[in-house]
Amino acid sequence: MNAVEKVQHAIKQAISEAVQKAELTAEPVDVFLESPKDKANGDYATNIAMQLARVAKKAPRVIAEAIVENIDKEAANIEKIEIAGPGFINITIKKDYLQDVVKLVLEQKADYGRSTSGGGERIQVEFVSANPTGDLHLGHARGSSVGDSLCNVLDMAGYDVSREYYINDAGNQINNLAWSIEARYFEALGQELNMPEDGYRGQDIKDIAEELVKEHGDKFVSLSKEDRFEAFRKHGLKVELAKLQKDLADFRVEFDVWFSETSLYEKGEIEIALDKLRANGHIFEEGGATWFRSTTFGDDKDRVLIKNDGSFTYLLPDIAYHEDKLSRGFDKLINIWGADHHGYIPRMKAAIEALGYDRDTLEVSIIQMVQLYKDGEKMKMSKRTGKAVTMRELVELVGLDAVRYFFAMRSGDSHMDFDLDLAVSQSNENPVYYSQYAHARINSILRQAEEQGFIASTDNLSLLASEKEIDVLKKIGDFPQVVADAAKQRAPHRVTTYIHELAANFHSFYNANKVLDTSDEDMTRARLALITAVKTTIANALKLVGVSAPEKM
RNA sequence: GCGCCCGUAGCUCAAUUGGAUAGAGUACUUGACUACGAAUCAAGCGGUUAGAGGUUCGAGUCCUCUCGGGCGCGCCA
Repeated sequence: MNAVEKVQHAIKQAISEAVQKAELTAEPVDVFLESPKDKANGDYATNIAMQLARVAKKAPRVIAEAIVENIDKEAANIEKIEIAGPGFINITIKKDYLQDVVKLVLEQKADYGRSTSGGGERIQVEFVSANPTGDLHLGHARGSSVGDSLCNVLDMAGYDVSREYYINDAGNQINNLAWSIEARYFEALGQELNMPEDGYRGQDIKDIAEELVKEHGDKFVSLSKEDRFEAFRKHGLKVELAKLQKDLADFRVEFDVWFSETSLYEKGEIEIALDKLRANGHIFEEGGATWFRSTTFGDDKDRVLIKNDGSFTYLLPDIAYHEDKLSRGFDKLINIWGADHHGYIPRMKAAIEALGYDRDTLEVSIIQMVQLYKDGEKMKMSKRTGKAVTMRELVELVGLDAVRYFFAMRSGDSHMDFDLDLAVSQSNENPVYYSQYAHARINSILRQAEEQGFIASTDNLSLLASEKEIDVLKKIGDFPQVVADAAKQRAPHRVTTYIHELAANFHSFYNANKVLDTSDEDMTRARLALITAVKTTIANALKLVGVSAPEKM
């Protein structure tokens, strides 16, 4: 437990005891503390009196008074306690505990913010999982950003998290990839282009084909159709996959597991999953096809697993994949999908249930669409390729930090307008610089402190008692709880909100107080400790959302 | 037609998951650099939370309906 948690725990304890002492209820009470938005309402507030109104059969304000009368102020470190509004109990606490926060940050450094809130729960997060048949685009950038930030947050909050990418390297789209390469290959050799109907027409396919010609000439022409197909399939997959991995690594996203769909076939897991569904009585045959009776579990129609031509639909390997995940012993599976797949949730949850697991083991987080704006206008899709802006192009245009920050700022479930001009602009209009600037500014002060021979010290932290300093201290102290909440709510965007608030508190403090003051060495050293703690906290928070913390800018 | 998501300040978005006077950024107005980085700060302006009902001590949040936008609804993936 860190300093802030100790204080909160003591308050909860004291309130809980006061409730018993006032004989308001015999039941143990779960006290919920909130931080009022308005500082005039104290450091903490609780609505316990309103919640007890029904059981205690008394007016909230009467209950509140009874609690206030019976509370042990000393034990809870309370400076002031008062009743407000319909029955809120507002608590102002003594601030001396906040000094410990600075010490803690300076000790924990990169680990400050870490907690055991998640209790080691094993969570697997599957995200991006784009087909290896082309470039990652705008939507994947958002999914990558939100997914990676969520994983970082989960990890720091004490969950045991595993990041996974599902590679759709089997099935039709890969056949199309092979045929598309073949078509471009013959084209590159000056022969007729024979592009399949739903082939991939991107530049990347052309590049692959031309590369093949350059390295191997017409060597593949003489191969049998089957051998050539297999060679192109393997090669295409290798190239596309390497590109995906590089793009994601460049986006500061690393996966623990790259899971191959093909491996499900090789290990016979498709049949195992199918047999399990059959054994559980959820399979039936009709019209020459094999069906999953997903309506049993709330889906709006039953789903075909094996078509009447004997081939699988995409759903069957997906079910097998989830059976594989579940067999690995995760407590929770989180899938991050694009909004265009939301209709797929009921059947996947049905499958989880049909396999004998709790349907809530699977959480699906939907990332809504992104609309690019430039010059105040919606950006049209490229006419030539019919595709959206790629992730790589976006990063080249806007810069990695700005892209990561912009996507991390927004809750994934809201439709998002991405203002290119704003993201590109290197001015105060661009929110990413605000917090980075705070970090760089602190670094600049620390550099000068060193030159002038000042050394940070935690010996006289009680000097940090001005309103601005208290605000900064409190905000620093909030960090572990913010991370824990963001993890619990699967809401990594809360971290960026927090970063902005902390930076704002720092900037405000900076403008009101001079840190380096030769006339007051003790104060200077205490403030250096304070801003060092701010710097560490900002850096840790930025890292969670994949944004760099520059020393200079 | 049915299902899911969304609708909050001129614009982009938050809102501790049902709590107090709905907050930030941006834009606009005013003020602060002979003090450590003005990519900053201080202050002001800006709202019938799309609309109408309902649930209760209390609703942006939950329920119903209407309007508007997005995405789905295949023996494609």
